[in-house]
Amino acid sequence: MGTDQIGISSDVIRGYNDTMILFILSREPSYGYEISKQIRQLTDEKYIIKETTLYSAFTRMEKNGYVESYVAGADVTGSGKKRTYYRITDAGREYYNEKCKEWQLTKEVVEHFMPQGDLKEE
Amino acid sequence: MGTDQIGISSDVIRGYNDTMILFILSREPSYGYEISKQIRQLTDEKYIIKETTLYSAFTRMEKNGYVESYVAGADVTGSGKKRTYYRITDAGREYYNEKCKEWQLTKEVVEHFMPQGDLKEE
DNA sequence: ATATTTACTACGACAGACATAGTACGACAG
DNA sequence: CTGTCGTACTATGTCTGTCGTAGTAAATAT
Repeated sequence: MGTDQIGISSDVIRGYNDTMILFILSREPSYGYEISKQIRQLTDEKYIIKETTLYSAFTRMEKNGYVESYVAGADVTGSGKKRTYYRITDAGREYYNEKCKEWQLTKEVVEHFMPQGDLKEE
Repeated sequence: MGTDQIGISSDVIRGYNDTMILFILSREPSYGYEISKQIRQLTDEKYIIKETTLYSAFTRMEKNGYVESYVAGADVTGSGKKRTYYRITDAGREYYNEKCKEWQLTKEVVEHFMPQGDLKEE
């Protein structure tokens, strides 16, 4: 009833780790360590994702159907080397696109509270 | 040791409610209901802060020394009507300025993962 | 040989956001 | 004069993404 409010949750960035990961995966399937390196490189070391954050994002996103995992191992040296790769799904792409729109809105909102220039003391 | 990493926490936006409130308070001291209305208006109803979020931000920020409260009551109708006003402190201004810088960085980082255009399905 | 890098998993804690509910006063309608 | 609506909060508890800490184990470098 009434005007629909546009969906700006206040925990905006929290979920943006997922968005970053999905972006990397939209190029090609990848696995934890690789993704972490790519995030570091893409941001010129400005953002370094924590391992636990990364891996918990995987399980969450797989549960939500945004990614699919598959184990590719044993093909290199014949040993039991197991890497878990993740691949983005259509739902994941959709989610990513929504998040991008949300980000535009968020930016707009937040920047209403940030005119140029510092607040001067006194 | 090594290069200092610039402080991008991943819970970035969570704390931006505080920043928005501080911006409002940088204009003039105010109280809960007023601030909530101003946030609504400034953002064209795009962002409506939840009451509990707002008031818990007050107590947190007062504990952190970013705002000071004072009760101005009984002057309106003569009854025991108490309004708690908040005023920004110097520490609050400093915090706000830092948050603005952090925001610029965050924007830069996040947008590395958002080139123009949607991800197409398939 | 051993230290470092790679590649994870497990567990627990924290804190901001939010849902829900309740209090209390004033104005104004029916 | 009873009820609803707007104002102005307080209290309590839950949820969840993030992060600290720690441990495992194979692969590679020194």
